[in-house]
Amino acid sequence: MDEFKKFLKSIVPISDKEFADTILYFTELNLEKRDYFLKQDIVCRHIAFIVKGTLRAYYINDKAEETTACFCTENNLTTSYKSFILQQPSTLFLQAIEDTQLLVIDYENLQNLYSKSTVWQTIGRAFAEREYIVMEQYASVLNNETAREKYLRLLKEQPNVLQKANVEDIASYLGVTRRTLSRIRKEISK
Amino acid sequence: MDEFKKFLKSIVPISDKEFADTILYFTELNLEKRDYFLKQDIVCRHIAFIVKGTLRAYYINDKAEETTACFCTENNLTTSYKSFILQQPSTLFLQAIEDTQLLVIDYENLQNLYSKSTVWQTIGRAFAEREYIVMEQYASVLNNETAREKYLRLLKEQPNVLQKANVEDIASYLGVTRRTLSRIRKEISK
DNA sequence: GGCTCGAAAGGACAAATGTCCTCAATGCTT
DNA sequence: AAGCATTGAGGACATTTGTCCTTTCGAGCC
Repeated sequence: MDEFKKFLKSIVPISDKEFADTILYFTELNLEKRDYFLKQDIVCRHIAFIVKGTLRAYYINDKAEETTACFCTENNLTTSYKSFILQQPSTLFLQAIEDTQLLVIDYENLQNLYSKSTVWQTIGRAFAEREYIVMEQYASVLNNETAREKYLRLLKEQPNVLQKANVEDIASYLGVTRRTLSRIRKEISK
Repeated sequence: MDEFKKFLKSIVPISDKEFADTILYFTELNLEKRDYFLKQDIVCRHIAFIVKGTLRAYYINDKAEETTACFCTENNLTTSYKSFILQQPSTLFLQAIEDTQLLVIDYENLQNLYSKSTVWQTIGRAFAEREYIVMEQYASVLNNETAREKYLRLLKEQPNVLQKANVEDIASYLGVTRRTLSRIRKEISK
């Protein structure tokens, strides 16, 4: 809970009072390994703060290939933001790759908060802008980094993910086949 | 001007009166071919609506390689949104690839509009959310489409760009070398 | 212990892409 | 018009990555 407060404050200045008012709108949710927080074609009705655990966000494209978009780790938010904003069916799957504990708010409650005050409008915009920046960063990585560089970044920034996720998932995150991941690992171990 | 009104209305419901109030904050700017609207390391202080013309948004990464992020075409906005939001130096270049006419608003004026009313807060959030979705779409394309598919999409959605941009720029947009673009074109022409 | 199963590593060859280069076409300058 | 620079197409070969397959290792089970 403390971590969540810290996280919110990092997005936008918020008083303890405002945080206390906010937290009332959130509920706890526990997922077991392999449980889904969201599936493709379902409208995403929630945004969640990850208290503990890891989720994998992935697409399945029209050639039935799986692409891992990201691994969502502790003390971050997870949602299919696009599906949530538009209240349209999600293209993303969000699956726990280990037992996971979440703090969840649903669409109606967030809209309520937005309509309550200018402060909440500001938080909403700051949040959208923040999500934009995360996504731009992601696109920049996709554009500029090789699979090898992405692997090294993962090793540096989310080393636990390399333990928790399987080879298939990591390879699809890097945008290469398992065979190439195997070659990358061999190269790096030298 | 009419096109700009149509564009704004497509983002968020806005009355003619509100539009009239808004447009006062915008100024006209003309660029010649090869002029820069923004350069790397400069803080982006403007958002612009493209009345006429085309801009190329590109990065130069630490290996001195150029990557074209997108081609910004008529009746769309252009900015380095990240740099604009954070008021930090831009990683993007925005260069006109033909003579271009813009409607520009600067950071202070937009903040003024935001602080004026809840309506403007809502517009600000809606705009950030919209930018997010565009960026997510872009990331999804990067993840799921081959260079050949991206070329076909460009051909379908922005065919003029293929006339206006040179081979180098298009190849860097597709994420391949000129040689591969040449092969793609040959393949498609059959 | 021996067995089976699933996951990861890696061998062999094919396909795709990059590098380096040449050539042809076009437009600009003098 | 001739000369020059810029741009795009594509040949030849090297490198990278993918496909398909076999092998190895370890966990769980009888």
